[in-house]
Amino acid sequence: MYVSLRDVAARSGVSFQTASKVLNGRSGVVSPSTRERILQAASELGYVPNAMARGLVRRASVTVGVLADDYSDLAVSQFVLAAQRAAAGRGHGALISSVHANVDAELAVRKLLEYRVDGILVAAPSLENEPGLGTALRGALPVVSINRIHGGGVPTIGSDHAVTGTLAAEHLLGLGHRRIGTVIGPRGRRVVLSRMRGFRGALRDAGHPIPARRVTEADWTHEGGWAATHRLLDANPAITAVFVHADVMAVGALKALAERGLRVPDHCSLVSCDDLSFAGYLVPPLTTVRIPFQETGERAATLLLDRIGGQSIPARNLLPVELIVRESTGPPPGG
Amino acid sequence: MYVSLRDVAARSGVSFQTASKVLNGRSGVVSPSTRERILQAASELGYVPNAMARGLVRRASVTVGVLADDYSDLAVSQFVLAAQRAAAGRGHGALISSVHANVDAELAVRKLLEYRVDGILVAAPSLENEPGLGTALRGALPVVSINRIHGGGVPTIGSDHAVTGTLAAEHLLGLGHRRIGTVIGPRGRRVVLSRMRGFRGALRDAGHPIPARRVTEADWTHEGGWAATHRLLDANPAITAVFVHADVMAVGALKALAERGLRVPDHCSLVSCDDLSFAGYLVPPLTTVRIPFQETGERAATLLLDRIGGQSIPARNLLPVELIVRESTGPPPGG
DNA sequence: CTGAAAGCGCTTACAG
DNA sequence: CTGAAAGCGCTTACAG
Repeated sequence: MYVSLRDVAARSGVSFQTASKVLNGRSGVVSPSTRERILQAASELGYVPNAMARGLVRRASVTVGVLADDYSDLAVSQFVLAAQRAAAGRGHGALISSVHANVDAELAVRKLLEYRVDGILVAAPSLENEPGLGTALRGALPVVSINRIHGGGVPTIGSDHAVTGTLAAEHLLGLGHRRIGTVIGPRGRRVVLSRMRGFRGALRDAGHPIPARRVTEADWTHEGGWAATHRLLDANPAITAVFVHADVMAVGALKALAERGLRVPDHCSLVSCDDLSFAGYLVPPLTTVRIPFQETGERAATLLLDRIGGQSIPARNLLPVELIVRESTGPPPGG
Repeated sequence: MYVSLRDVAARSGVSFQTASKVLNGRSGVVSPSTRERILQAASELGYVPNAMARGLVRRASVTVGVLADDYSDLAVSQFVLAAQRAAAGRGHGALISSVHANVDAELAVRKLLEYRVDGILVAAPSLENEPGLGTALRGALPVVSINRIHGGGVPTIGSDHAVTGTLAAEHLLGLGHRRIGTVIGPRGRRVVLSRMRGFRGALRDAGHPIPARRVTEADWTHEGGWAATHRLLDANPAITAVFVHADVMAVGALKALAERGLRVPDHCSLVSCDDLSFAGYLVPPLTTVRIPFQETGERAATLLLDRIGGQSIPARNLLPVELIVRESTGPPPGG
C-alpha cells in the first residue's frame, strides 16, 4: 500500500539508489531534468519514506524516548509537550512511555531501547530512588533527566529548589510574618528537601527558625494539601502564613482555610510553588514561585539532541525561578 | 554497541534464524537444551531486539501515532496518557505528534506515516474544520478520533454533548432558576453546538427559553471564562445561574463573580463541564457534568487496536456523562 | 529439530 | 552524472 523507492525509480526511469539520493536532497548527483522527474514521480505517487528502513541502515531512529511518571499532572504534561515540540522542531519523533506504580520502569526503558531511540528524556521524580531505573539508564545511550537518577551519572536539568524556598521565606518575612507553617511534598524527594533547606535557612537566618510541628507533609494532590492544611492549623492555630510546595496543593489549602473561616490574606497568607495556568485565577490570585516547566522541557530536549549530536553537555543545568506576587499574601493580621 | 541476533546465535552455537525463532517464543522448534542455551546467551549478552528491523519485515511497527492539539490542557493530557497506557498494555508504543497554530497538520500526519505507525489516535478538536487533516487521515490507515474530522469517514469516540447541556439545564431548572446565562466555548465547535442544543432545548421545553444576549462566547481559558462572565453579568445583572462549558473557564467565572461581590451559590449558581481533578476543591466545590476523558482515552486506544487487528468497529462511540452535584449550585436568591 | 535463502526498504561507499 | 553491490537486523517460508 505504501509506495517504495523502487516505485518512484521505476516511474522516473532511474535506479532506486539514484532516487534515494535525489529525495535525500543530495546536490549535484543528477542532471536538473532527471532530478525534476524523480521529484515529480515521488509527489504523484505520494511517496513517504520508511523511517524504519532508514533508521536501520543509518543506525539512528531520529526519535527520542520520553519516560514520564504521571502526565495527568499539569507540570509533567507541560514538560512533555514542550520537550516533544522542541524535538519535533529538530526533526525528531517522540516515543512516550509512562511509568507508574504498576509498571516496571526497567521494562519501559527496554521498550524504548527496542525502538532504538537515539536518547531518553526522563521526567519521573517519583522514581528518583529506584535503583533499577538508574541501572537501566546508565547505558551508552544519551539521557537527560529533570529529576535525579539513583546512582547518578545522568545529566539533569531543573530549577533551583533551594532558591524557591528562600524566595518564599523572604517574601513572607518581608511582609512581617513570624509564625509561619508549611505544607511540603513527600519527605523523601529531593525537591522537597531542597526547598525545605532554602526555606528553613532563610527563617533561621532571620532569627525565626521553624519548629518541626509547623511542617506538614502531603502527597502533591488537592486532597493532600487540603488535609495537611487542616492538620497544620489544628496543631498551630496562631499561624499567619503558609508556604505550600505546589499550586495543586494550594487549591486544597485555600479550601481548608475557607472551611475554617480564615480569609486569605487577611487572616492567613499563602505562598505556593509552580505558577500553573490557574494560579492567577484562583480567589484570591495566588502568590507563587514560578517553576519554568515549559522552558525545562525545551531545554531538556535541546540538551539531549546536542548530546546525541556528539556535543558534551553540563552534568547539571539550572533554570531560574521567580516569585510572582499576587493577592494571596499580605501583612499578618494586626501586623 | 547493541548486540544482535548473530551475536546471540554465535554464543549459543546455532544459526541466527534459529535464535530468532526461539527468542520469539515459537514452541517446539528446538530441543529444550538448545533453547535454554539460546535464552541464556541472550540474557548474558543483554540482547534487545531491534524493533525497526522487525517492523520492516513484519510490515508493522507495533506503534500507534497520537495527534493531539494541546496537551497542556488537562483534558487532552488525561486522554493522551490513558490512551498511551492502554496501547502499552497491548504491546504498542505511542509516537506523539502535536499540532497547533504554527504547525501544519498534514506534515504532522506525514511524520507519523514515515514511522509507519499502525494507526492514529486523534485528539485535535481545534482542527475539526481543517479539510487538510481530513484528507491526510482518510488513507488506508486505521484512525480513531475524539473529535469530528472534516469530511467524515473516520470513526469517532466521545461523550454525549447534547445530554451534557440537558443535564445542566434540568439541574438548574429543578432548583428553581429561570434567568439563566451561559458561557460557551468557541461557537464553531461541534461540542459547543451540541451542548447548546441540549441546554437550549431543555430550557425551551420548560417554558423558559434562553435569549441570545444571555449567551457569551469564550475560548476555553481561565481568562476567557473570567472576561465572558463579566460581560454576561454586565448585560444581564438579574441572572441567577450560569452554565459554563469547561471547568477551566469556571475557575475564571468564580473569580469574576467574587469580584462583583456575588456569592456562589447564594447569589448566583454555577454549573460547569468536565470534572477535572480540581473541581471538587474549588471554593465552593463545583457542580459539574463529568466528561470521562480517561475512559475515552482507554476506549479509543482499544478501538484503534481492534481495528488494527482487523476487526470492524462502530463509526460512532458514545460514553455516558454524569452530573456531579457539589456546592456551587443551589436555589436562586429568594427562591 | 536445525539451517540457508530470500527479502523487508532503505543508504552508503564504490565503480564506471 | 548514474548504476550496482553490500549491508542494516531481523522474520518467514522452505529444505533437509
